[in-house]
Amino acid sequence: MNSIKENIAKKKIFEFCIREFARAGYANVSIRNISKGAGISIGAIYYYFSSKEQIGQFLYDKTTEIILNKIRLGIKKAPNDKEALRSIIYNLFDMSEKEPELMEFILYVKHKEFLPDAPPICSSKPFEFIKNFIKEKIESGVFRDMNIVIASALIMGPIIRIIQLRMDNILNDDIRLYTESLLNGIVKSVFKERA
Amino acid sequence: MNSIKENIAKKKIFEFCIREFARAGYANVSIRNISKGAGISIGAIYYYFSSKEQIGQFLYDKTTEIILNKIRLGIKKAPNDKEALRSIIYNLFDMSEKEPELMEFILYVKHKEFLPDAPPICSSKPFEFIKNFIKEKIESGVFRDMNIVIASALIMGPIIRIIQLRMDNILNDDIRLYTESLLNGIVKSVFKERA
DNA sequence: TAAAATAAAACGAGCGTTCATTTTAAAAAA
DNA sequence: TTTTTTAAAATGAACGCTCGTTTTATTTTA
Repeated sequence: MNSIKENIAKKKIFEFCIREFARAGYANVSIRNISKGAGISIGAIYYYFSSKEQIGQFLYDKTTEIILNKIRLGIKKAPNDKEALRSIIYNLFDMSEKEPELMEFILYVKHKEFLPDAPPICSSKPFEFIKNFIKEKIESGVFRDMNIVIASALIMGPIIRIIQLRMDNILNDDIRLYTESLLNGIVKSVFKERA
Repeated sequence: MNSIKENIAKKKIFEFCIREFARAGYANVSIRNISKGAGISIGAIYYYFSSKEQIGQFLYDKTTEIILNKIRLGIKKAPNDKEALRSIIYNLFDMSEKEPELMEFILYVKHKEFLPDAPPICSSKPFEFIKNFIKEKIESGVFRDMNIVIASALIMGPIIRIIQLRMDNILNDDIRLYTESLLNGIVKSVFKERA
């Protein structure tokens, strides 16, 4: 239903806001900043969005959808459990390298600031999807029998940590190179030990 | 050198700001909010602090110092390596339960917002201290030979993840109860395997 | 020509900070 | 002891500015 112009305008706003919200925080990016940075007039912004909050909502919906799709596809294609785990790690690292603003937006921005009723990010669709994957692996005996929250923390904790270190410029290498060794550590911590 | 009154005022401001900065974010807490919430007049606030930023600096210094001291003491007292690791986990969980605002302030608040030159939180004193502990354990052969960043992520990632899940009210139990099972998982991922 | 899109100006509220002033409490002078 | 003086502490109205949003007017598009 959206016109071409509308899509272009929204895309410009998306790209600018993802970057700036991640960098400076939602509260420190004004409508005037957005107007200037995205090259869309204030009037046009309010023509497409009813409020600043709604821009945040729009960004949140788009980013979680993009991430969910990538994770889902990776797991679906994986030939076995270890490869599924590898695909989760690799895809998250890959997105962090290719679209760092997007990952930063998801992991760093306080969504509660503009989405009072949004679930915490760890309960957003992509993270819930991964949680279900983990739950299934525990129930089917692939992972050791443990509290699902513990398993989830042992798997997602290190992945997110690496991404954050990368975003804080503590790590200067391409983190996709760490996939294998991180996978090794995680496998040891959650997979059933070999007989 | 500080007078008693000054210490009382600063303590009130500390307690209110830790809570509110963690809850609403630095930018969304105004000096008027602080004045009202802490029961200190605007003038008095500026009598003790030269700017709002300086309040942030004050909170940052205090909180990192408190955490560092607790972590350092825990490791010092531990009789062996596994117990040292347990003390790190337990102390962080313990602080999360006893002083959640403090942990939330350290883990959630975007310090760059008011401390443009502060290192990212993972490079703050307490985290650097833990990193050195890990480095030493790799060099002395207690942990498997691996990149220190990977080891650090495998250890701190799950701990921080659990704390965040607790703060987001995903976990309703006292997370100190998870110390043992999380320690088990982490030990498997970083300690040298038994011969 | 009607509808969609843009631009700029205007609005009131709230921001961080300043400052002239008052209150408080202790030291000095009587 | 009582009075005067002094400096620290505390006050809140006011300043200049930016905020999110609305209104108004004009241009572009279909």
